[in-house]
Parts: sequence; structure tokens; C-alpha cells
Amino acid sequence: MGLEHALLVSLSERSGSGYELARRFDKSIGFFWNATHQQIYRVLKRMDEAGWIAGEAVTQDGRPDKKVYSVSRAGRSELARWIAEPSEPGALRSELAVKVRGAAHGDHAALRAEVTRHRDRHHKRLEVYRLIEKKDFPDPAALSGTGLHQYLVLRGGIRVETGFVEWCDEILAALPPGREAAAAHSRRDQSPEKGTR
Amino acid sequence: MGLEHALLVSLSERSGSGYELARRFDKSIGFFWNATHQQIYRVLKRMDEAGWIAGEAVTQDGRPDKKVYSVSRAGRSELARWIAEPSEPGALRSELAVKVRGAAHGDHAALRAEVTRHRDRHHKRLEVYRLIEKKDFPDPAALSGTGLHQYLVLRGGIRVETGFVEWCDEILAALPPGREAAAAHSRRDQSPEKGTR
DNA sequence: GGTTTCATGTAACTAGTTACATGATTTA
DNA sequence: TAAATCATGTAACTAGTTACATGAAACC
Repeated sequence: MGLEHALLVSLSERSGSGYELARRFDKSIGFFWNATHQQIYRVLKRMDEAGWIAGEAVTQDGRPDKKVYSVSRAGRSELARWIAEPSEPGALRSELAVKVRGAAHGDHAALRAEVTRHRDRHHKRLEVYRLIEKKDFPDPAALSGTGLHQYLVLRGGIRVETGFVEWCDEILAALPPGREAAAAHSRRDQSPEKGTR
Repeated sequence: MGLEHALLVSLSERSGSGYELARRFDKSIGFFWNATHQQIYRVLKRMDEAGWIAGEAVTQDGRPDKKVYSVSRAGRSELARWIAEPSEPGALRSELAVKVRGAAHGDHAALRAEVTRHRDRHHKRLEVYRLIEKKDFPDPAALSGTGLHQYLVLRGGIRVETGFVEWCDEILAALPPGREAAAAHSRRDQSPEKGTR
């Protein structure tokens, strides 16, 4: 279904508090499933009520108390059930694609700047991923178990980001640079107006 | 922000009813932004109230009446504003990635089947896209304007689907086929139980 | 005579985001 | 002394999904 199972995967590896889970999500699983701490707390509560996880209060000195959750037997079987269950490939959403599709109705130079921005963002992420690949997985052929699974997800991230960067480059190469907002402005005069007022 | 602007792009090309927009979304923009008719009707209503579009009732015989929406001046400037405005690259979500990350806690054979299913789905979509590419855009170098923009979005779809198929192949090549559910079952005995009951 | 197409909607729900709040401790 | 880190939450909101409802016409 969503966050629940991502949390189950993370907690199966090692138990942790909501805060820790939020931090872990910055890496690894977070490439493909991110969440804010607010949502994580809410979902953890629900999972606790459903009996998938059990929270144990841990008192700390020097820092605030926390609630450490572990996966219960019911949680483990739920995770196994969900992994085996066929799921739909979720619809992908790209605002940038919508913007490109609507390029004729906006400022060309601004759109090129947007595409460049996205290209850079994705390129940066890609570099981070490649660094992780080099550092943490120098010998992929030797991997097995969770290490291998982590690596495969990372490979997915690298493929996605590479694809995105190349797509942005293709757009920039194809979209004419000069002539700003030509379409949008020239069309404004002869348009039959309706409503609005 | 989302659907609003996708609808503005679609309505800018040509006016249409909610029903028609839902059908159009099956193609083109729908590669990267899909929506159900219920949501489309709701958003159209809101856009009408905001003055971005104007609806005109059209009586038909032989089939139900419909409301045809056109983009107003305010709608056009909103679209132009949004295209120029920098936006965040939206978080991508892949249930399959979460499943792969949790492979140690589920049935290996079932997961392989899932990955294969996704691979096939994406491969099918890819074939559809390639067909469109061949049929509708035989000479990409000659394109300009909306035709070019449509083509670029299609190229994005092709890249994404190609990347996904290749990723699935990489997973299938790396994930050992035999030994079903080894991890999940062997772990079930020595686990310290908490909660649940 | 049954399904698909055209056409629009309501109601209830699930998921996710944004803003705000608190308060001690450690680091710059 | 200001900011970041640790830690948990509430409240209000936006976006999106699922289920249900209606009804005529065209297609098989």
C-alpha cells in the first residue's frame, strides 16, 4: 500500500524510533520512497494499533525519551504477504513533462532555465549515487542478501537519474534557445475571450 | 501545482468537456500525469470558479449534454506564470524498489515473479510508445512547436520505460532464482517476540 | 439482450503536505 | 548567543482514490 511497508522493511533490518526512521529515509529506501516525520509518526501509531509493530519507551539522559519500535510476528507475515502480492506499477508524475508539453504557452527562455535547473539537480543526485556505488559496493559480483538488495535499489536510482539527465539534455538540444515567449505573446491579441469577469 | 496546469495545457490546445479531457489523458500528457474523471470534474469546477476557464453548456441530440471548457485570459497568464516558475523535481515512488529492498523478508520466487510482471508491463508500454514514435514522428528533425513538444514528452516516456525494463532485467540477473523464501522461514524461530497478542 | 460509449456527478475515504509547538542539549 | 540536533507530536489542509449512481444510445 505504501509507507507502512517501507517502514516494515526498514524496521526489519533494525528497530528504531520515528525520528530515526525519518533520518534513515534520507538514504537508501528514500531514493524511491520518502516521507516527512509527521507522516511517519502517524503511520507508526496506526501500525502499532494493528499489531504489526510494538513500541518500547526508552528513557535517555541528556536527550529526550524515545519510543523504539520492533516488527512483531504479525508485521513480519504482513511484509512477506505484501512482497508476494502483485502490485500495480504506480503512475509516474513529472511536472517538467507537463511544462514541456505546454511550452507553446509560456516563456521559452524561462522553460529552458527550468529544464537546466532540473538537469543540474538530477545530475547532482546522480553523482551522490555514483559515489555511494564506488565506496559501499566496490565488488558487486560478491554481494548477496541485504547488501545485494541495497545495491540493486541504488542501481535503480542511478538508472532513473541518468535517464532524467539525458532526457533534459535532449530537450535542451531540441528546444530552440532564442526567440523568447514568441508563441505566448503573439497569440494574446486574436483570442476569443470568454468568462473571467 | 498539479492537475490544474495539466488541464490548462490540454485545454489550451483545444477546448473540451471533462469527459473528453479524461479520454485525452490516456495519451500524451497522460504518460506523465494521469487522473480519474471524478478528479477532473472536481478540478474543472474549481478552475471555473477561479476564472481560469469558462464552461459553455452544449446540447446534443442522440447523446447527453456536455459542458465545454475554454481557457480564459486569466487561465492563459496563469499557465505562462506556472511554466516560468521553478518547481521541485517531484519525489519518485516505486513500490517495486521497496519490495526489492525487503527481499530478505519475503518469498524469493514470488518476488522474481513480481519483477517479471513489472518488466512485462513496462515493456508493453515501451512498445506502444515506440509505435507512436514511428507512426507520428517519422522525421523528428523537421518538428517544431507543439509537435516537437509532444515528441519530447514521448521521448521522456521511452527513456523512462527503457530504464525500467533494463533495471528489472538487472534485478532478475542478480537475484538468485532457486531457494524459495529461505531467509523468511529460517528466521521465524529464533526471533524475540513482542506485542501482537 | 448485454456490453460499451457518452456524460456528469456525489460521498466517503486514504494519503500526503504544511504550519506550528515544545524543550533540552550540543556545536559553531 | 545563535543555530543545529534530538525527539514527538497536533491541527488544518490539499490531493487523489474507490465506490456508487444515473440514463440514453450505439454496437454486437
